Amino acid sequence: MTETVPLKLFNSLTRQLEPFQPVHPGEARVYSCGPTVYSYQHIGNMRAYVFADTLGRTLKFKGYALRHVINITDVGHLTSDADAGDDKMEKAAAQSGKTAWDIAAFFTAEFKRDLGWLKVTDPAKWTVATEYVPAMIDYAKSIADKHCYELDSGLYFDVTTVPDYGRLARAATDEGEGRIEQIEGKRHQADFAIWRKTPPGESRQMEWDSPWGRGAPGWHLECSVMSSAELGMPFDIHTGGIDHREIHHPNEIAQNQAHECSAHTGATIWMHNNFLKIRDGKMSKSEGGTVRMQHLVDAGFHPLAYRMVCLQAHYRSELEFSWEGLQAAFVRLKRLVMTVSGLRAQAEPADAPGARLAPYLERFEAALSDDLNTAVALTVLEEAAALKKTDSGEKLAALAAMDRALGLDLLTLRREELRIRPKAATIAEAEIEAILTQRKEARAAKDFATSDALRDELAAAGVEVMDGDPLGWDWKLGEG
RNA sequence: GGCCCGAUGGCGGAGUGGCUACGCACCGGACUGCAAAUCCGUUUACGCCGGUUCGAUUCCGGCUCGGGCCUCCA
Repeated sequence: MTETVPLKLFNSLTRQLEPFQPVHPGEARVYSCGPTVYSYQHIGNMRAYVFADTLGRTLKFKGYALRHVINITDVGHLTSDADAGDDKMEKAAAQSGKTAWDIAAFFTAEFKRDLGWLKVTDPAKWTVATEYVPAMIDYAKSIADKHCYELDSGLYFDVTTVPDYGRLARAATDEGEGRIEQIEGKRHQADFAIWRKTPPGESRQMEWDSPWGRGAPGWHLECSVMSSAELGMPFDIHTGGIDHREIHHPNEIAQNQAHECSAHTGATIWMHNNFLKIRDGKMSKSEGGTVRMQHLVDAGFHPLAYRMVCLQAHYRSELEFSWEGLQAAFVRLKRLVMTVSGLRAQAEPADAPGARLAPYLERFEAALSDDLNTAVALTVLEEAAALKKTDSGEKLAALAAMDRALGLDLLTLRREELRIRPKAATIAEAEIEAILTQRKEARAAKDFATSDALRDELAAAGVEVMDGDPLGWDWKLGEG
């Protein structure tokens, strides 16, 4: 083993790059804030999980044993009949007599399907919030006396009882006008709910008895409880969207400090991915401004093209989504898959990459070790793939090692799997093949007028004929 | 109103105090009956105004524009 560069990660706590130093030697324990499953996740949400997965894969690439936990927030604020939201699925579910539990199960399944499409590795543990409510109540009991106070609406956390509140957010904890309506009796504006009592006369579909009355846990509580239960305190890395840096995570930190009676924030490194911006007009029309993985697939794009979109950018940069950009990433993925397929036709992956590829692996690792610079890592992978006069087996071994970190599935993905039937397609595959057979005959007879007419016919049906491609034809891509 | 962040070629997006990634598109070439696909090659940039410096896209200040958070949004 050669000496390798240490992994450096950007810690939101210090706003600096820091070397990764695990709490438990050789092991990396990571907690990722998961979705609230009351609606579909859009592609922006999915960026967070591609990021968390890339982090996990990088840790494994660096030789750490990974223990990753992602939570599913299946308890929230859904009251019995109000607050149905404007999500069609939710309405439909409500109309068909489904419960909040059914809705949560439905959207959890949808979410996990999208993760599978994106080759996001299953975490060691999915923590489901409702399964931890008793633990949350115990947790709340343990901090109630010293850190909390009770109001009519619930149990609140006093943020002045822990050191350095809001350090992560770099924001003033108090002062300011604030547009938010104050909750009657709160001691400080930043104080937050640990337990929310069900208002008198109302009932929730999801509610539990507690020392502070019947109700539901505060959102921030669950992540502290589940992370400490599954990973122990302190653990290594906590990930989430950048929006969580301001409120959710500072509150989580406050709870951790209260519970552990320590100034430690609970996780050594807090990492936040930036947002995906969607401003394309056409796109915004669908589903009230959100685009989901399903929409990409419906338009004929392979889900991994979206992973490619994410990987091309740094996780801390805002990323602009457009169909044109998705198309570009898809073409890039396709060419890479074809290159690898060519290599696989020639050789089996070697046991080791060999000396010729070593510098590329080094550069690849250096890029990832530099706060997950996947954009550069990707170009190194492509350079290695394009190397001339190199043993195919060794090259495959190198590409396999790199792809284990990037997760593009390059060694198993086949060209034909990238041909996704668009939802709007009107012609059947068998019909296409039949026309192509006719065209082949016409070409053999040098009847190019007929052959071109058949090609035009297919083009009109959204099918592109490609004589030089092993597949022979592909769908023309549309926009969502 | 408060706090935070960003501005790179046609699009997306890395990165750096001087040697200007990468992908897609474009253009040229190979291949093809012609295309397409594929392969090879090439062109185009660092928001505006000052400052520091031998030299700034990169550092500092101001401006303009854009974005985020302050409500259980990744």
